[in-house]
Amino acid sequence: MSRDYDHKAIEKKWQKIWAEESVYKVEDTVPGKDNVCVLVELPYPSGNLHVGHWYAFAVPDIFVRFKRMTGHNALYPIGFDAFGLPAENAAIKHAVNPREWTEENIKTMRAQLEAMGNSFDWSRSFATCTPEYYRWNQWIFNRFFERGLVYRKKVPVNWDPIDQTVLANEQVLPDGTAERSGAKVEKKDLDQWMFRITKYAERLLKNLDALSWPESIKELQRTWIGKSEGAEIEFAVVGTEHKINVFTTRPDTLFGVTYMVLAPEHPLVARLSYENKDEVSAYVAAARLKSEIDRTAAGKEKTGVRLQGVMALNPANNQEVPVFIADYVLASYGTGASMAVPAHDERDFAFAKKFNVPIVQVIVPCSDDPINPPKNGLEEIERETIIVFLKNKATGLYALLDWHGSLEGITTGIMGGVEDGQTPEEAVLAEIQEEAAIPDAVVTRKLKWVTAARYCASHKNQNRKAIAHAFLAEIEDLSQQGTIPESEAKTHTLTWVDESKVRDCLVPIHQKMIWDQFKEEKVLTEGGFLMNSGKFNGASSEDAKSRITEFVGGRMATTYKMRDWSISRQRYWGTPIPIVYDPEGTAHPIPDEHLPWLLPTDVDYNPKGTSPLGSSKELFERTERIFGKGWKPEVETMDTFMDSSWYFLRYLDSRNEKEFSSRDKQEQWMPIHTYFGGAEHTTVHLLYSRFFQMALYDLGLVTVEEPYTRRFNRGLIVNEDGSKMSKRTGAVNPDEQVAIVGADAVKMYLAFMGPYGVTGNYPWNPGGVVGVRRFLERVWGLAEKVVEDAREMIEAPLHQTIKKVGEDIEAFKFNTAISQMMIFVNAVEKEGDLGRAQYEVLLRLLAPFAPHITEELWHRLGHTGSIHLEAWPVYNPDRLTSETVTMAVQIDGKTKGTLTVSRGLTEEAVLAAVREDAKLAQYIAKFPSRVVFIPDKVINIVP
RNA sequence: GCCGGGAUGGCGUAAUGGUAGCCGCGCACGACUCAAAAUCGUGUCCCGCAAGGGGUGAGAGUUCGAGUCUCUCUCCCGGCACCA
Repeated sequence: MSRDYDHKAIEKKWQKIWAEESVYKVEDTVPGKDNVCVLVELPYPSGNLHVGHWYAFAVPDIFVRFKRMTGHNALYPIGFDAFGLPAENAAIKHAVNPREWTEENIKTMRAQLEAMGNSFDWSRSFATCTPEYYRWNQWIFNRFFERGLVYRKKVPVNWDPIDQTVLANEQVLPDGTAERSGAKVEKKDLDQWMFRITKYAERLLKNLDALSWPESIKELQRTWIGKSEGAEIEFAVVGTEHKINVFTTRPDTLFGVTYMVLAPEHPLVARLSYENKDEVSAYVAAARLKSEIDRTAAGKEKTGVRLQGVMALNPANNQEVPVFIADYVLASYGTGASMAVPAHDERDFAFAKKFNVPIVQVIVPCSDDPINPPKNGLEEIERETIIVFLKNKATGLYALLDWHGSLEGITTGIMGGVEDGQTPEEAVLAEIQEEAAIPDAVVTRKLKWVTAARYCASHKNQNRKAIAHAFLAEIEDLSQQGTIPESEAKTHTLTWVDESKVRDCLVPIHQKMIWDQFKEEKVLTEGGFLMNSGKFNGASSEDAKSRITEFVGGRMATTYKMRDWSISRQRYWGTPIPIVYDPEGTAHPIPDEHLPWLLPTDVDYNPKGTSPLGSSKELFERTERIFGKGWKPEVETMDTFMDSSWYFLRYLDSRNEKEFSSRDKQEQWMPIHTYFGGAEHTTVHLLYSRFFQMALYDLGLVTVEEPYTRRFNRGLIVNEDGSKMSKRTGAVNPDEQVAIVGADAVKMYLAFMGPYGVTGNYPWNPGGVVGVRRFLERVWGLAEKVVEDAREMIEAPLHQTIKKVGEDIEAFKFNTAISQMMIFVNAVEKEGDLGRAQYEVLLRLLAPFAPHITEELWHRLGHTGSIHLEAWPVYNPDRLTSETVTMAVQIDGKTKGTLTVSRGLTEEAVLAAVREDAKLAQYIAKFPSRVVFIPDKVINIVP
C-alpha cells in the first residue's frame, strides 16, 4: 500500500526538521495575535503509549494547528504527571529505584509522543516529580496553611492487616480484599492532612452557572457537590446534659419524629450510658469492619441497635422518642445523626417497620409543582376528580371554579362561585360532599389551574389534549382579567378567597385519602400541608420549614455531600508534605526558604506499617540539623491530585525559579481556551483544580477565578467488537498501526470515527484506518494532476470545503470536516485535474489533520517555508454556490420527484417547470393547489 | 431509585423543520491480471419486474412538510446512590 508515498521516511524527516527549526516553540506574545492555550490532561508516564493517548493528544492537535493558521498564537503544552503508585509498585516488585523507573519511562514516552507529530511546545515541558516542580506544591501548601485551608483530622483509611499498610482505594478489590495480600481490608483512623475544599463548595457550585461548559459536565459536578438546604435542630437526651444535633432537610416533619438515629461512629455513642452496652459495642465494631460497599449498598436490609434506656426529647411536641444506632446513618454527612420520620422518609419507614417503631403522618401531600403533580393512583382519567381553582395573579386570591369527575366537566363547568347565603368555605364543602357521594371516587386536587390542565394535557389519553389546551387558554384569559367572560357571568359569579381558606377546606379530604394509602404501605416523601402538627396544621411544607425551625430554636443550615480533601498518602513516591513536628509534637510548616523539601532517597519502599519516609535516616538528620534536636519530619507525601491541580499554570512559566507562575505570564494565557480530557476526571480532578484556582485567586496569586473557559470530555476508543481495550481483551497497538499506515492516517482516522468531545464508545475498525490511508494516497496522487490554471468546475466545491472545514474544526466536528475534504477530492478526480492554487488550498485545509504528508507535498510544490506557518484559506461567499439546484417537488407533503432548475427561480417559474415535467405534471392536474415554496429547496403543492 | 445522554443500513456515522442514509468501512458485480493483491468503475435501506409503496426504538401530537419540535412509553450507555 503506497505508490511512492513513503510515510515512514516523510514523518521521520519532518519531525526532525520541525524540532530543529523550533517550528512549534511558542512565544508569550506575538504582535497582532491573540493567545490561545489548548490544554490536554498531562499523561502518567506508564512507559507505553496506547490508542487512548493518541485520541487524547493527536486529535486536539488538529484544533491547535487550525487556531495557529487562523492567526492565533496557540500554545499546546505537554508534561508528565510523574508521581504515583505504579512507580512505587515497580520499585517493590523489581527492586528498582522509582525515580529511575519513572525517568526511563518518560524518555520512552516522550519519544513516542514526538512520533505523533503533534505541535507540542516541548520547551515548556516538565515532570511533576522533579524538585523544581514539587517545591511549588510545597509552597502552595504553605500558602494554604497560612490561609487556614489546611488542617489535621482523623480520617478512616483502608488498612491491610497483613501487609501492615495503608492502601489506596485502587488497591482494594471490589470484594473488599487487598489486591496484593488478599487480606480483608479494615478501616483505621489516621491523622491526615486535609484541604478545606468544602469552604469553597458554594462558590464551586455557583460559578458553574456562568461557565459555558456542556450541561452534562456541570450537572455531574453539581451532583458531586450535593448541596442540601435544611435545618440543624437539637434534641435533648432525657436525664442528661447531652444533646443530639441533627441535620434535616424536612424540619416541617418534626412533629412526625418517632425515633432518633446516631451513626455508629458518632462521638455520643461512647459518652451515653445505656443498658445494652455489649450489644451496642458489638454493632459498632462490626460496622467498622464492614467495607464501604457493604455498608452503603442501597436497598440493603436495615440494621441497628436501640440504645436501651436512652430517650430524646422532641423539641416540637415534648414527646420522648427512643434512640438507635444504625449504619444507614453516615458519620461523615451532616451531623452524623438523624431524626427519623418514618411516615415521610423511605429509609426511616423501612427501619420503623423492622423495629416496630410508630409511624405518624404529619404531611398531606400536595405538590405545588405545576409540572409534576403527585401521582396518587390516578390510573384512569375517567375516575379522576379535580378541584380547579382560579388564581387571580393580581391579588393572589383564589376562586373555586369546579370540581368534577371528568375532564369534560372542567371545560364546561366554569361555575363554582358561591351561592346566596353561603360562605366560600361552605360552597367548597358543599361541592365536596356532593362529590363524596360518588362511590370509589379518587380524589386529588391542584391549587393551581395550570396543574390541572397540564396534567390532563400530559395524560395518556391524548384525544383529550385539545380540550385541555382550550381550557388552558380560556383560563389564562381569566387569570389575566380576574373576571369571567360575559357569557358565563350571567349564570355564575366568582368569589375570591385567600389561600388559607382554600387549604382549610381541603385538608380533611386528603387525610382520608392518605390513610387509605397507608394501608398499602406507601411512604409520602413529597411536600404538602401539615397535619398532626399542633399550631402549624394547615401550613405549607415550605412555610413550615422556617417557622418550625425557629419555633424549636434550631437554625437553617446547608450541607454538602462533597467532603474535605485528604491529601496525605502513606507512600514514598510523592511530594513530601512540608511539615515538621517540634519535640512536643506540634506541627509547623517548613519555611519557604527550606523549599524544596527534598524527597529522601535512603528509604525502604517495602510495606511495613508506616510511611516509607519514616525509614530515611537522612530525612530525620536533616530535620534536626535545621530545626533542632527532637524535631521530627512529617513522613507522609501528597496526593498526586495536588500535582495536577495547578500544572497548567506552570506551563505558562515553567522555568521560573522565583515564582510558581508569574501573574504576568498568566495575564497573557489564562484562562485556558479549551481543556480536553477524559470523562473520568469530570468530578475529582476538575473540582480540585477549580478549587485551587479559586483559593489562589483569593490569595492574589492567579489572575482569573475559573481556570477553564471550555471543557470537553472525549469518548473512548474500544475494540472492534465493542469491548474495552485491556490486556485480557486485547488492544490496538498504535505503534504497529503507525508502522503500517503512518501517523497521519492514524491521527486522521481517530478524528474521522466520530464527533470529538461527545462521550461514547468508538470501535476501532481496521478497515476504517485503511480507508483514511487510501484518501491520503489519493491526495498524494493529485500532485501529478496539478495544472497551472484553476478548474472552474471545482471552484464551488472548493469554497464550500474551505467554509465547512473551518466551521467544523471550530465545533470539534473533525469527522464531518474530513468527510467534506473527501467529497472535494472525489469531485476533483471526477474532473480529472485541478489548478495549482486549488491544490494548495486543499493541502492547507488538510495540514492540521495530516501534518507530515501535507508538509512534504507543500515542499514538493516548491515552497520553502513550513505549511504549518501558512495562513488558513479564505472562502469567497460568492463562489459557494453552483448555477443550478435540485429542488424537491412534494405533493401534499410527500416527495414525488426532483427538479433541477437554475438557482433563485421564482415560485411561478418553478411551478411552470413542474407543469412541464412529464412525470410531475400529472399530480397538479388533479387538484387545484395551494403552494408552499421554499426557494431553491422545495415546492410543496397541497390539495 | 435519582440525575444526565442516547436509539438512523451489516458497521462507524451524516442531515439550519425541507429529496433520510452524505463520507468511510463492509459486501456484490465488472475492468485490469495467467492468477491474486492493489487500483479503478458500477451497485448496495426494505417490498416490487416495473409503476409505485413503506421506512430514522414504539405510540400520539404540532406543521404544507418531522430523524429534527411537544407529550407518553420502551430499551441502551454514563454518573450518583441508605446523603437524612
